[in-house]
Amino acid sequence: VARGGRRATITDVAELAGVSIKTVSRVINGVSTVDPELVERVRVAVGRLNYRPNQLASALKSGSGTSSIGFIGKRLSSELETTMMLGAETIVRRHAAHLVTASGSESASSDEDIALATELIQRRIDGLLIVPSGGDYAALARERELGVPMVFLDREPRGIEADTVVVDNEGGTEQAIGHLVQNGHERIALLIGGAEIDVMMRRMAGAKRVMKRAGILLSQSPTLVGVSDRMSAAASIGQLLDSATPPTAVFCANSEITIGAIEEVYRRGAELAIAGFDAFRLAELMPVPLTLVATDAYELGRTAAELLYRRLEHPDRPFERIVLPVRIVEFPGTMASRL
Amino acid sequence: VARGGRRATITDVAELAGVSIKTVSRVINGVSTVDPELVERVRVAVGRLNYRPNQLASALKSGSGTSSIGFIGKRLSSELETTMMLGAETIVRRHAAHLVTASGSESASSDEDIALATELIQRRIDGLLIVPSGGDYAALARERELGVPMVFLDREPRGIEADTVVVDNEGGTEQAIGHLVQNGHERIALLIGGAEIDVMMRRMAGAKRVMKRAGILLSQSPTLVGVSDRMSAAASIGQLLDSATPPTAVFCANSEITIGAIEEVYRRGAELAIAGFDAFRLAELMPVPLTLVATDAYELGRTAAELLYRRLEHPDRPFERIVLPVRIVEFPGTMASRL
DNA sequence: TTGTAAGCGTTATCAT
DNA sequence: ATGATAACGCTTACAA
Repeated sequence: VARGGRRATITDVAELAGVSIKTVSRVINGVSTVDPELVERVRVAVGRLNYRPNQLASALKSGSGTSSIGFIGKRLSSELETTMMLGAETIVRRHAAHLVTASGSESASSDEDIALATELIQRRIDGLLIVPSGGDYAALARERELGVPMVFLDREPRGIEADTVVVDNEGGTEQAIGHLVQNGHERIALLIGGAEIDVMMRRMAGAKRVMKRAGILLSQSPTLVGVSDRMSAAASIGQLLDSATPPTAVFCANSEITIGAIEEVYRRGAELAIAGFDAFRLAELMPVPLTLVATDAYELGRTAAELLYRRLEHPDRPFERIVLPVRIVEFPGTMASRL
Repeated sequence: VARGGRRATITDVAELAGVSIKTVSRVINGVSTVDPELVERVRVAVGRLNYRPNQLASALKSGSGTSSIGFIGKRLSSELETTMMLGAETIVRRHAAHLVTASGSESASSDEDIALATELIQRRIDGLLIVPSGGDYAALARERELGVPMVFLDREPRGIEADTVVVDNEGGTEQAIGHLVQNGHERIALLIGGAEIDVMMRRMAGAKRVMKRAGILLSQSPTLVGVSDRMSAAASIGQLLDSATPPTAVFCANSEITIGAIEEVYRRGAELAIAGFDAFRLAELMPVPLTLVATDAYELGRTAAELLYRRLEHPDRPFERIVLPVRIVEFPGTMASRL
């Protein structure tokens, strides 16, 4: 069929079909002005040789783009980020393109992201979706000028004005805290993640704003920043509960923290209302009551990809910043309902 | 910097640096036999033009491969599959390559997978990782002969002998069921997913084998095949519990089914021991006791990618079928421990 | 050590 | 409607 395990080229097909390579090219690309008989001969040759057009050569010559979008993410925030990726992929596939992934390490910095972006740019991806880290992204502005559109997801990048899709961090937090306040809580602890992450700071700001407005004494409501994971969250909850005037409620700035809190509260059988940012799978089956800010990560990914394609078509439109709404969900907890 | 928003080419760099394109090429590829001064001139030119070598052209000319691996998956089995993908990505990145994703629809068939494979082959990916569906994959044998190595993950492909990495479906199931038997259960219902999925059949076979061996009457132990999701699993559990001689234990062939079972058992406060294939996040906080067969999806992805690279280096080795071990994990359930 | 010319597999131009 | 030829941006002989 194909000689020497080598892949057939357009020339091989042309020879076998007894036509010129241009005619083969026309058939492949569905140009209608080709004699039906020649079309058939080419079709047969393609089948016999198992010919697969080389998209590298095609993209190189035509400059038509590679039909691929790069996705740069972290890795840690798995559930959320992979969902975003899936959402983006839907749109990308709708445009007959593929997603090329490039996850950095868990502790990714903007430098690492920029290095990944450079790799992807060398592959001539048509655009970039980036979940930014804490650092500076100014370096990417130049790449964008040179024709690589990009959209940032979930977090706001520093050092660059760009298309961005985020969720309503402040609003969601305010609603969640408001809920606690309405239920009469006056000592509300705040468990916040790393200060370098902009959404953490936003959530903290939103929380404090509402608490002040509600006349809650911030001195009575400890704020712990830099809670990194489930275990440290659980430990923090333990400390809070052991303090002289323990809080009656806690707001957890992400789902890892929330889960850590659930563990500790469940373990102790403590009385502590838990509210948290981000819902997660199986939250409805957790033992303790929960008030969660649910974001739609899939929609976030979709929206970002759509925005990217819009940008691809209109390179000169003003930048957009899309804020997706969130909603509050409540779960009674499996233990409460059995009392 | 770059004229007309066009990306600079190697020629632009050569001109600006006052050298030949070959010298630029040498500098870019780190060939050491270049005059340090010229190296510096090239470096400066690269920086000023923001030059990024076109990997398409480079791969086309050198035939060195594209440093990309295609990943073809479903979409539904999100938690597991994305974890496999993450595992594969680790290895792929270690080889300085990227993962190109191509998820089919939830109800993907082998035809759809083959179409996706063709797309990726046209991009000249260096190899393929495939989570196969139920259909026939014979068509891919030809592509493999033409130089596209491939490894199948998690499930066994039909119609093609190939490198495969799976988990110990039979063994895991036997252990889980054995556990139920040891606890005195004699009426054990089996909730199995779609019959077209080979792992489901394997798990069912493993279960029945152990039950027979233990002298359990299969007539007293209903088997439900084709349980598609959480809701239908819950409904099935309901029916079983409402029957004249309800089972005292159930084995769920995947985590979706297990979760459906948990919901229904919890809702009714029923006495029904649950065992299931696949562990899942937060299983330890579920209300009811659980015996789960834990597989390491991340390791599955890693192993498959490693096998793919091994294949890339030794195209003529005999095919391998790697079976990853599983382990049983038990959770008491949050409600039980409070009684 | 450096540069010239050819060619990878396509598509685009322009005759025919 | 079809085909010879150049060109995309790079690497690889082969010279110089």
